[in-house]
Amino acid sequence: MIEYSRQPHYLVAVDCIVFGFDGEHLKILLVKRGLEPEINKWSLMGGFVGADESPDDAANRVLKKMTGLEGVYLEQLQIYGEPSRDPIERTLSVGYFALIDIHKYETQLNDDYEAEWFLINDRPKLIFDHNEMVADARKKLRYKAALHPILFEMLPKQFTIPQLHTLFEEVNDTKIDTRNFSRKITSTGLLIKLEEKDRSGSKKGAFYFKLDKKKYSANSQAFLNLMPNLKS
Amino acid sequence: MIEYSRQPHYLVAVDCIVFGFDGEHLKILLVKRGLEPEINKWSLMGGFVGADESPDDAANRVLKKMTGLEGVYLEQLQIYGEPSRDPIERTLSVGYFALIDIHKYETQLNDDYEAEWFLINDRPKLIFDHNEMVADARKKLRYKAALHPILFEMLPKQFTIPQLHTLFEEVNDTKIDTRNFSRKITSTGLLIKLEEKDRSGSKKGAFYFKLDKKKYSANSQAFLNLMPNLKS
DNA sequence: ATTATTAATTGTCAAAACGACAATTAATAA
DNA sequence: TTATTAATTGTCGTTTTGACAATTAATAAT
Repeated sequence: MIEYSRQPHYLVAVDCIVFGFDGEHLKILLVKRGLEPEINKWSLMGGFVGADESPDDAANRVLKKMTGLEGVYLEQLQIYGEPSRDPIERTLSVGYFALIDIHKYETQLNDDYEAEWFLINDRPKLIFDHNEMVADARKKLRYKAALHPILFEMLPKQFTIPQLHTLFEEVNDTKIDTRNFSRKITSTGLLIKLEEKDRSGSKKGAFYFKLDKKKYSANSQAFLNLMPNLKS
Repeated sequence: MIEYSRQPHYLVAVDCIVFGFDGEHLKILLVKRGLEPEINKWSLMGGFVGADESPDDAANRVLKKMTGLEGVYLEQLQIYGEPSRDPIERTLSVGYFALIDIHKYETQLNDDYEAEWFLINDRPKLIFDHNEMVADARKKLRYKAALHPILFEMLPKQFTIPQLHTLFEEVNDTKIDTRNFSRKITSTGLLIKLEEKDRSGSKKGAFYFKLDKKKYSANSQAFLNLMPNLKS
């Protein structure tokens, strides 16, 4: 029987940075940790990778359990593996960032897991290296969103240009000219204008758009240059 | 004493996809595996993550041992963690891709570890999921190189525009117009033209350039649009 | 009924970047 | 002196960009 002699074994976990958008601000979903150490402190939602699942499987399982959502946009961030990152026992964690439509989130789960949405810029300190993970995830979200149309994942099926505009401004933490933004985003050919208007935000109302799913899947890997000043 | 009760533990390894450029073609460095199973089959260079090191540390250690090089450009690719990816025992592997100047590589190490450079397009089948890793690494290299000036890591300190041009064509597996390429690459402001010429490749000779290290470190995180047709 | 108000939408223009394309130059070989 | 080879430089029409403000559609106020 072949075996790998005397190599150390470690725990492997996943931690998810869950981003959402409430129409005004970028938010992340945090939970109160349910086990020692650091019990009852705020942390990312995570869990150990089980014997019969991949890290991707584990991340999806954790998300399903804590948000009620399946088929969420999920992307591997990186592995966090400093020997001392977990004080109890060496644990490597695979970081994931997830984009979800905050309105699909099942609020009753808030109570089950003591989960809560926080403004990205006004969140509590987190345990271990989770603060670093959030910073990394935010950076990667920005990077990716500048080139690929992924922010739609945080919006309802129908959305308006002003909503999209605000979301881009939030993610990039900067002001974007409405006229130039509108021109760029429509020139991608990814949007389909609908008849209906959203009248909740203003007197005039803003037209709803939806994604052209065909073009979306075809373009999701293409470069799009969705942000100004990328070349500075 | 707090502990995480009865969670499964796994082996954690690193595997490095090492890219090099010989002046004409993109190559990867492979080794003959030294342990069972699949002993003597070609594989990526890798090793287990030791108790006192992070995966990044482990990757650097492996690279140092097998190439003689330190301070190599190294970037985390992703984690490979399918439960069945290693037939002997569950092992998660962190993939890294490395860019090295093939001329700095210490050839005597070829014999020590039965390592060998292969043309990227003419390489042997590898063990486990290493073929998938190479494909992923190549994709990421292409992606990254289109936006960031990282390919310089594979060239000597002094290099010529035609060399750079060939390298870009190899990485992207496409022909690039010399005039447009030259314009773009010089307009980045990252290159400093030297007095000397490389006369090995032609009668006329090609001027050597070197990197402006200040601008390089300032720009290494910026977007640069180094490839044509990014927006198709 | 008219006007004021508010936010969404659309438009202009000059500068820069782009891609397609070919001529010129510097060196050696014939 | 000419031929050859590869490096280098240049043109032009089109598209994209960023900076900027006017118009439109609806409701609220007078």
